[in-house]
Amino acid sequence: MLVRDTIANAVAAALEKASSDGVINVDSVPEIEVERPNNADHGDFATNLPLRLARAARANPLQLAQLIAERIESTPEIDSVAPAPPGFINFKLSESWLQQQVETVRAAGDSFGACDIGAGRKVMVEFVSVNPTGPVHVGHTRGAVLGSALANTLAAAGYDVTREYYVNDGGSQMEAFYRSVWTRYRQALGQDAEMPENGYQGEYIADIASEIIESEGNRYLDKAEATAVREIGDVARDKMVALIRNDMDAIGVSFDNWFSERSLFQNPDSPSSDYDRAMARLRSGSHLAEHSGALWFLSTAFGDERDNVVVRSSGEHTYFASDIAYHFNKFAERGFDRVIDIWGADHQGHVIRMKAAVQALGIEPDNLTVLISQMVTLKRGDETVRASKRTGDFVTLRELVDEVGMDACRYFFLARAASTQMEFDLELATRESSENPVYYVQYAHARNASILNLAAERGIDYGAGDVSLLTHPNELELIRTMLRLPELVVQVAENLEPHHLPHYAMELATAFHHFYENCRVISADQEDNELTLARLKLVAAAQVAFRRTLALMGMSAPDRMERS
RNA sequence: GUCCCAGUAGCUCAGUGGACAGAGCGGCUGCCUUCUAAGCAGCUGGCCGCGGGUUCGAAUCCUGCCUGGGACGCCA
Repeated sequence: MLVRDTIANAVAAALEKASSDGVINVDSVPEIEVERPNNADHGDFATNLPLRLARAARANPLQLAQLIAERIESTPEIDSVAPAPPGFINFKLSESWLQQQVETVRAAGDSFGACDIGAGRKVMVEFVSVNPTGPVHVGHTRGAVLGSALANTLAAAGYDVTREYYVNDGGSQMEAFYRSVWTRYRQALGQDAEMPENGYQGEYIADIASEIIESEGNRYLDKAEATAVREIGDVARDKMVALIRNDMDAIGVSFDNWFSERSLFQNPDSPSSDYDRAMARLRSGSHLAEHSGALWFLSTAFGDERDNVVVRSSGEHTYFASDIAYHFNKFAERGFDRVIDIWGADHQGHVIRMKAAVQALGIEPDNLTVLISQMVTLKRGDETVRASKRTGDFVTLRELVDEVGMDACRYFFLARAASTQMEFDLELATRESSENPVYYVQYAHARNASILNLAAERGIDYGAGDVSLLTHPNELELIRTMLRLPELVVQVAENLEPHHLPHYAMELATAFHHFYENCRVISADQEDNELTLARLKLVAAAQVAFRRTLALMGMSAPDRMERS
C-alpha cells in the first residue's frame, strides 16, 4: 500500500473516532485528500480535511485539525502529526521507516514502482498508425513516444497491455501511393509516365521503385496496368511497413500487433467480416439511414454536429466505416476492457463521432479514451520547417533521431503534456544536446553505476550494511524521492499523463547529485567502513529507481558517460 | 461561423482548489590531489493574457473578451 493511502486511512479512522467521541459532528465525510506539500517544512504529507470539514461541522478548521490529529494512531511510517494553520494536518515520515525502505526497494528490483490498480484488465493502446504511404515524420514521433511510455506505465500499474499499430492499407490515399510507385517504376525503366495529381512526390517513392527494379526487374511492365498497380502496390506497402517498423525501432518503440485494415473486410473463419457485423449491429439499432444515395451513421443522435457517411453513393465505404469496424473488433471481438487511442491533432474533430459509434455499437463509451497528441512545430533557428508528406518536404523521424539522438528525442517529447502544442527547435536541440536534462538524468545514473563498479572492483560486500546509519539529510532526501516512484506510476496510469515521468526523473537525479556531492560513499578512512556499506546499499537502491524510471520512459540507462 | 488546444521567468515548459508560484536552458559569481565538473553552491529573473464570478482559499473551476495554433469533406 502507498504511504499516502496509509495516512488517508489513519485520518479516516481518527475522524470516525472524533465523531463517536462526540467532538465533531458531520453528516457526510468528503473524500480524504492526502497531498505532498509544496514546502518541505510542512512535512512529507498533508491533508486539508479540516478545512473542507469546517463548514459542515460549523467549527474552526484549526480546532478540527487539532481534534483529528490527536486521535491519529501512530504507525511505523508516521513520525509526527501536526495541526497547522489555517487548518491542515501535516505528517512527517519516520526516519527509521525511511531507512528500511532502502532494503524494500532493493528487494523489489524490477518490480519497484509496480502496483495492481489495473487488476489485470485488458487494455489496448493503439498509437502511431500512420498510413504506410511514407516515412514517419516528427509529429508522429511524438505520438509514438507518448504511446509507448504510457503503455509501459500501464503495464507497471497492473494492466494487461497490448500495443497496437493500425495499418491503413486500404482507402484512396493508399491507392494514390500505389499509383505513385507504379509511375516512378515506369519512369525509372525509361517509360513516359506522368505522376497522378494526388501522387506522392517524395524521393522515397523513387527509391522504393528502384529497389523493386533491383530485385524483380521490369516484370511488372508486361502485366495489365490494374494488375501491375495492385501487385507492385502490395510490394511497396510491405516495404513501407518494414520501413516504419525500423523507424519505430530507432525511437525504441515496439508493437505487439500490427493490425491490417483490410483484415476487417475478410474473415475466413466466419460467415461475415468484422465490417459486416459492425454494420449489422448499427443497423439493428437504427443508427444507419440512407439519403442522397449514401449510407449515413446518425451521430447527431449522440450530440455530434452532423451525421457521417459510412458508405458513399459510389458504394465504397469510408475511412470512418473502417474505424467503426476496427473498434467493434477491439471491444466485441477481442474483448478489450479498455481502449486508448492516440491520435494526431488533425483527427481531433473525429473524437465525438467515434465515441458515438462505439456507444451505438452497445459499448460503454467511457471505455474508449482518445488522447490527442498536439502539433509539433519544427524550427531551425527562426525558420519554420513545414511538414507535408505530399510535397516530400518534411523532417522524418529518422532525421530527427540522427540529429538529436533517441534518448533526447524521447525525453523532449515526453516532457510536454500531450494536449499542448510544442515547438521543437532542431538547432537548439542539437546545440544543447550536451547540456540538456537528458544527460543530467543519465549522468546521475552513470555516477551511480561507477560507484557500484568501484565497490565490485574492490570486492566490497555490502549485503550486511546497516541502513539505520543513513541519517544525512541528503541520504534521506534521496530515499524520499525514490519512494515517490510508486505514486507516480499510479498518477500517470490514472490520468494518462506520461509527461510527469521526465519531471520526476529530474528530481530523482537532483536528489542523487546532492547525495553524491555531500556523502562520500566509498571512503578511504577505515573508521567509515560501516557507513560505506550502508551507503552502498542506498546507491544500489537508487540504481533500481533510476532504471525503473528510465525504463518507463523507454530511455537507456548508460553505466558510463564521457565527454569527447 | 462552430468546435478543440494553448497563453506562467529572456527562451522551452511543469504546476491533480490549498500554506511564500517551480524546473531546465540563457546571463553573472565561485568550487576539480579523493566514487566522472554532462556535477555542486550562490545570484539574476514573474500584474500566472485581461475582466467578472464561485469558494474559507483560484495559476488551477465557471463566464466574457483578447492573442496564437489547429479541426470542421460522400479524403484518410
